[in-house]
Amino acid sequence: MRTTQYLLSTLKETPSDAEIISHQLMLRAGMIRKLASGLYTWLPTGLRVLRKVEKVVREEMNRAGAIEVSMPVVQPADLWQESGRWDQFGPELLRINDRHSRPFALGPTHEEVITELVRKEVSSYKQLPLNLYQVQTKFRDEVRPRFGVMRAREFLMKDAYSFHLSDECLEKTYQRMFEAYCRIFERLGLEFRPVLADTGSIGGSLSHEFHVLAESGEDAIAFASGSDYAANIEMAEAVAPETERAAPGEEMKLVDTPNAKTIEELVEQFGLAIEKTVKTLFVKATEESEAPLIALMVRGDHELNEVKAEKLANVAVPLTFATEEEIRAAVGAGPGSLGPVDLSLPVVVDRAVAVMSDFGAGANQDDKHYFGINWERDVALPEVADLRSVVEGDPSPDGQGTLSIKRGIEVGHIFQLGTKYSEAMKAGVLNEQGAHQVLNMGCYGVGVSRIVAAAIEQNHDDNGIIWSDGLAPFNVAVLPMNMHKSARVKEVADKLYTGLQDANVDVLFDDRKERPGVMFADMELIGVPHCLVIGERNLDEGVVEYKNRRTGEKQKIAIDEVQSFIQQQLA
RNA sequence: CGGCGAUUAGCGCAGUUUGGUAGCGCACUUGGUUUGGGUCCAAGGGGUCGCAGGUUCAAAUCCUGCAUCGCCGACCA
Repeated sequence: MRTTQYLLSTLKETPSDAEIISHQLMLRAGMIRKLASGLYTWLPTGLRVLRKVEKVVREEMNRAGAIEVSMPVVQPADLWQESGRWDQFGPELLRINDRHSRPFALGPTHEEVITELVRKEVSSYKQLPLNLYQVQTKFRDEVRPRFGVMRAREFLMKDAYSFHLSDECLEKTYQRMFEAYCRIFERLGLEFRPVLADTGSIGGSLSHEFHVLAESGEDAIAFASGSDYAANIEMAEAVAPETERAAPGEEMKLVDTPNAKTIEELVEQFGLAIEKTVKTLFVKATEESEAPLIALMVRGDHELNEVKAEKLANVAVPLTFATEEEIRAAVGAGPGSLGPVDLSLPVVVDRAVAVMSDFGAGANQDDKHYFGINWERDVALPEVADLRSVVEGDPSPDGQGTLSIKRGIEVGHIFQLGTKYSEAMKAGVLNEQGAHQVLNMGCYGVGVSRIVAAAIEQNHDDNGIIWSDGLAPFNVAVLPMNMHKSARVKEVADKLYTGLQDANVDVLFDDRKERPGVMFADMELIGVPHCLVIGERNLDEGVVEYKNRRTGEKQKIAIDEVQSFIQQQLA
């Protein structure tokens, strides 16, 4: 490619609404432009990178035995009604009507469509197992799109779906996809970790996420110090404390606390240790349960884990916090004075709360707290569950050391779905005995466009992006110094350019009449890994200068050897 | 959905307090100059000041409404 025939579109200044480095660099390097909130146009440079990610993903999917298909973005509502997700999915599912007023949705994922396909096309166990994938645009109407293509509304995803007769067969494919995912992220040169994950709105039993480690990541991941255990913080179990509950040491007393609405204020004003306080949160109960609200209690310095809370019996899904009015109606006191004593609503307490003694909590009367509360003596110990998020230093659930917490960007997610969709949508085959059998499913996603941003988060410097050879929009830049004044420079540059092109190297020939500094700056910004500088000053020696983007190392290469040198670098 | 902020040339911004008919830097065009790390000089082109309404002799500026974009929050009682 010649720069003069290309759309480089680099920017000197950073657009003001880009917050994280990958978003800034993608705009500055001329990779993307925003069309509207969460919607991006991919410019030539960005698209080249996106295609390279796709290429690696396709190669590894094919290697793992998956077969490529392509399904529509626009999906009929009745399929979603059949699976039950038309009502479950909420406003993230963008719904549209066609000219006949028939309802459709823009696909946020394709379980329904693939299940519809397979139930029609597959009727015998002999056709199984089957693993189908596509690379397709998805649409999710995010509450708050941000960070450029990292959390966009329209994005590119590789999604695969596998179909099996038995659990063993599903597990085998799951394992194979797990390995394929590791290979993908390794080939892309990303520092990543597979972690145990929640299955969320997709559903199913076992699930792993693949995270690229980065400070800007939106997810928190817990790692064990003594093993390779890693889990999304949504899932990481907070193990029960080993310590027994201490015997009561204080009398329970009612205290006026007019200016202490929060745990922080309580601790500050009354000299209470934060580990001796309990937070009470009210969430809505399911419609079947007798009480309208359920009280959840965690220690003052802990945080409620919403994913864990949502899994409790009788808690309404999705988890909904009670409003102040609802709390007043049910308890008779407002937020800031709530606790377990004299409470007539169902209560679930965290494991850490269950071993507390002599603790403080709201009295369920406005502006009053009880101090010195003890379980059993003052109030019966209610149901105990794992309710809180783990914190740095907690013991690892597998018993191997303690947990540390890092941030990650979710770039892949694999699930063992089981029969959630196949049962709802009646997808089955005849087995060897001639009996009808519901299919076992797995699904496997890779955020293709998000990988582009994640790779930049991990690989950049002050001058711009640093691509690995597998991802770079161009692998080599040919930079002639003042070509318009030197026929010799032009001749050598042309020769190197066509030679590399003929060898199928992605090469960018900067044939603009620009000053050297402009060329260097642009090539470093867009992250071309290998630069060849052709200038008068070196031609007398019959050499050109090579510069490596990542290491910054420069060396002189004889003109005749440039091609083999480059091919060696790219090998 | 709630709070805060922004919206003036392709990009980054000033001008709004105190109303008088729009400016700076980058980018772009032309000419010259320079040439191994974002040259310098000169001359140009480009704006319904987010939209709609109102006040006024006069509105980017004041008032009302709306839209879009962004940040924070939407458990921490």
